[in-house]
Amino acid sequence: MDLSNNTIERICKIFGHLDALEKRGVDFVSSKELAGEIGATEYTIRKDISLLGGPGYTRKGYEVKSFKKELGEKFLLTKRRKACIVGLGRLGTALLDYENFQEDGFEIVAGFDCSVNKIERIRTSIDVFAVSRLEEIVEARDIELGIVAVPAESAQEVVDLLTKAGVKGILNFSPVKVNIPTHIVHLDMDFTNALRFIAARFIMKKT
Amino acid sequence: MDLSNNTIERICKIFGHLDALEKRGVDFVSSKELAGEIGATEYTIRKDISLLGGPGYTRKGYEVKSFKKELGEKFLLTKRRKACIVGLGRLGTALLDYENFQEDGFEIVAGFDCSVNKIERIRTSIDVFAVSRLEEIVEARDIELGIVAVPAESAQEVVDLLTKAGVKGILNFSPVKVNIPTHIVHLDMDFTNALRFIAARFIMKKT
DNA sequence: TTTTTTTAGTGAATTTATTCACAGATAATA
DNA sequence: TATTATCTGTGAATAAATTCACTAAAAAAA
Ligand SMILES: NC(=O)c1ccc[n+]([C@@H]2O[C@H](COP(=O)([O-])OP(=O)(O)OC[C@H]3O[C@@H](n4cnc5c(N)ncnc54)[C@H](O)[C@@H]3O)[C@@H](O)[C@H]2O)c1
Ligand SMILES: NC(=O)c1ccc[n+]([C@@H]2O[C@H](COP(=O)([O-])OP(=O)(O)OC[C@H]3O[C@@H](n4cnc5c(N)ncnc54)[C@H](O)[C@@H]3O)[C@@H](O)[C@H]2O)c1
Repeated sequence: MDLSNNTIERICKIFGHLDALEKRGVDFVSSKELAGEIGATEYTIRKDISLLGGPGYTRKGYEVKSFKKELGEKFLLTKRRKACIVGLGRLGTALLDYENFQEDGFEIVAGFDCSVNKIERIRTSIDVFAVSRLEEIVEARDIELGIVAVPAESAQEVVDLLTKAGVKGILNFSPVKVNIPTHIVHLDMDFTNALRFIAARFIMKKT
Repeated sequence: MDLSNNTIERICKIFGHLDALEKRGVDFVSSKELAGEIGATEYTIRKDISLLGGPGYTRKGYEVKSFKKELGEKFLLTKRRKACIVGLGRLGTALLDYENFQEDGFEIVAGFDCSVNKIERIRTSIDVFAVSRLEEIVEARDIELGIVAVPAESAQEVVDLLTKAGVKGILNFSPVKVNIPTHIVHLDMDFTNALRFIAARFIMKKT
């Protein structure tokens, strides 16, 4: 299948919202409600969903449980995925113990840092290693995702390591553009850019 | 002016890249190079820039220094903006001491938490307060941006407080959809969703 | 000096994304 | 039971975003 990034992003949000609804014991949800929740129109949502063929029911909407299951299967979002965090500084250690990842199907199974001191001092239930063992551990533990939380100047180096180790996706928190081979899916989370975006919209706002 | 979100986002990235180039002492940059750096085509970049009327020079490109200055002025990105962080847990404290914000023109001038214990224990150069003083401090210090790093269940409450206090923008790190009045610019940073997006693209990728 | 190459700027063409409009279905209501 | 209101699904229309194609300018090379 061949969905646009916009559609994939919305689908992910829908999945998250279905999860919340399921936990709240809600049985059905309409495209209108989903739209409000994820910031889109009901038309767009229905188009998105129609691409996946999910069945909706007249005057009821979509059945939360089965729809979530369907999305989970189609996108393999129910498959538990293993991830590692590289760089166990302030941000990295916060991420290491972020329980939501676990709940949402992402298992942080290893942390890496170049500082042996740091590794010894960290108190966490997750295994932490010297970054020199990254390749070995990523392979041994079938890690698919790498989360980069090292300083900007080390980011490329770490990305290269992760690439070599064979991860399939990278989430980059360092505020630099890193070179990542196209066969690896990646996303940058740049907080400064987020603040700039907000500030720029103070002035230039389109609705 | 009335720019699309896509354009604004690219402009912010361009601004960031110009900043990096300036620090590296580079004088000119072409649309092609910018395009490669921020993940767009040279055509799109030129269209974006043409909307702002920035002058480019034949066979040289854009003059880094003056172009950055121009963008900074047009979008008020050079204006230093004051921000506060609400919720000084693992993520909040990491953000509190993130020096890049400072460098990039965002000044974290206050932190808030509901736990008095926590406030007393925190070691940072930034002033921290009980959340009950939020409104007072936001007004007194002219804080324009609120960064939300409290647990999901407190997010709406904190957003309401920030709204009441009169911030102009909110960056939300809690993984829930909060209700924010339309006159406030806001952006959600949902890490789980980011990982889901990456995972979904393992399967459904469009280029 | 002349030619070639590189680059911006921009209207037109194309592609992509969103929204509309309405048929079909069914639950709720009268 | 008949009617009304609500919801999906989808082709058509519209809108938006991107890409193309070409002009003009000027630096570099010949
Ligand atoms: N702190 C924040 O709130 C924050 C916010 C946004 C972005 N970031 C970005 O996230 C990254 C980490 O920020 P931080 O504040 O946690 O930094 P930090 O300095 O606290 O931690 C960085 C860690 O990376 C380790 N490291 C350095 N080079 C390494 C390498 N080659 N291999 C493995 N480990 C290595 C260091 O030993 C250190 O433990 C930075 O790129 C920063 O710009 C941080
Ligand atoms: N830890 C992470 O790496 C991470 C990653 C992504 C998202 N998040 C999100 O960021 C938020 C914070 O995460 P965390 O791990 O730092 O949590 P945390 O529990 O470590 O910290 C939350 C802090 O918020 C404070 N707080 C609670 N209610 C408050 C209120 N009404 N007003 C002011 N302060 C209040 C608490 O006292 C605590 O200090 C959560 O919503 C979490 O889902 C965290």
